[in-house]
Amino acid sequence: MPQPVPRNTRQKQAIRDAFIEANRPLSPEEALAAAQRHYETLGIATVYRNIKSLLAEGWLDPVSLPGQATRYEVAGKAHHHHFHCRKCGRMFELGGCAGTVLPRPPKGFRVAGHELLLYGNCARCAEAAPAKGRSRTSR
Amino acid sequence: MPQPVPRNTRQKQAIRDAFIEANRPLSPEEALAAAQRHYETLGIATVYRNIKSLLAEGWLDPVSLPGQATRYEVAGKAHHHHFHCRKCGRMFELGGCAGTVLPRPPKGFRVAGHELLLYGNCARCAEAAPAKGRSRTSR
DNA sequence: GAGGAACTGAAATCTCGTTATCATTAACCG
DNA sequence: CGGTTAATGATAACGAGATTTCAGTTCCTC
Repeated sequence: MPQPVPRNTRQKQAIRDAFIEANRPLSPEEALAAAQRHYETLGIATVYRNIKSLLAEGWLDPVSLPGQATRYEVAGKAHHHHFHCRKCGRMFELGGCAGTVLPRPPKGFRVAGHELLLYGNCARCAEAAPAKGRSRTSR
Repeated sequence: MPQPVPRNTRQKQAIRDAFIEANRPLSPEEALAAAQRHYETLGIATVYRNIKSLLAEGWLDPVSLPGQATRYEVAGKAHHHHFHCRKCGRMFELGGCAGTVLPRPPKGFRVAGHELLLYGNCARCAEAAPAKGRSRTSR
């Protein structure tokens, strides 16, 4: 059975563009919203299908964070970490991993890698919220 | 409407004991298995209910890690991080956060905290697996 | 002990992210 | 262009974790 011949659809291109322009990890829902600015009638099923194939072809990498839907970002970037805004929920990319000294694990443990997540408020949300406390501003 | 008067049931005590003895974050399923060694007929619903109330009374803290069900650990410990074994799936506690230098976020971002997760193989699993490569030993 | 409310256990139900279905549309080859 | 067939979009279905339901049990006070 021959492999299906892949096609270049406007939808897939819109999804690629969404990720490129965002320059940060997007959830499927975020990707839908962003890609719909390129192709209005795009459906969520198509986003999931294309994310899947873009993962398979190594164009996207998964970025998972606790308690949230998995996000995806354009693959091939250098090792880096992320920032999660607890207000708007968006995830941002942080430059490098420079100088991160890791705690040492118990004896016999083999460390294969690590993930670091900073959280707080992004610039936009930090500005909106006065500062201090737990930011009870609007809720 | 008066608050319900809480009771000390064998089940709740079994669940507390499970967390104390484990000394590492447990998922509800893990907590069930561990607590059933104290009280055999314990059901999963009871575990969820008691985890919820132990969280409410501040006896447990949630520990979430990407792509996994939320775990819980006894509250009140000093700031620390965790190690996730990719083989047996268990989560371990790492001592301190000493010397962890964080990447600096973009301008205007307000950092409220961070989470660091090391992953690889725990001592038991590392021993079982020869070493090297992606440990394709038994699967 | 006895009464009554809180708690439990098993199963049904809910949630929500993701996948499958299927009729319709549109890429791409000639 | 025209045919074929992969891809799409709306929606139903799924799955795993978490919660609710409810009859039966057990903790606790008097």
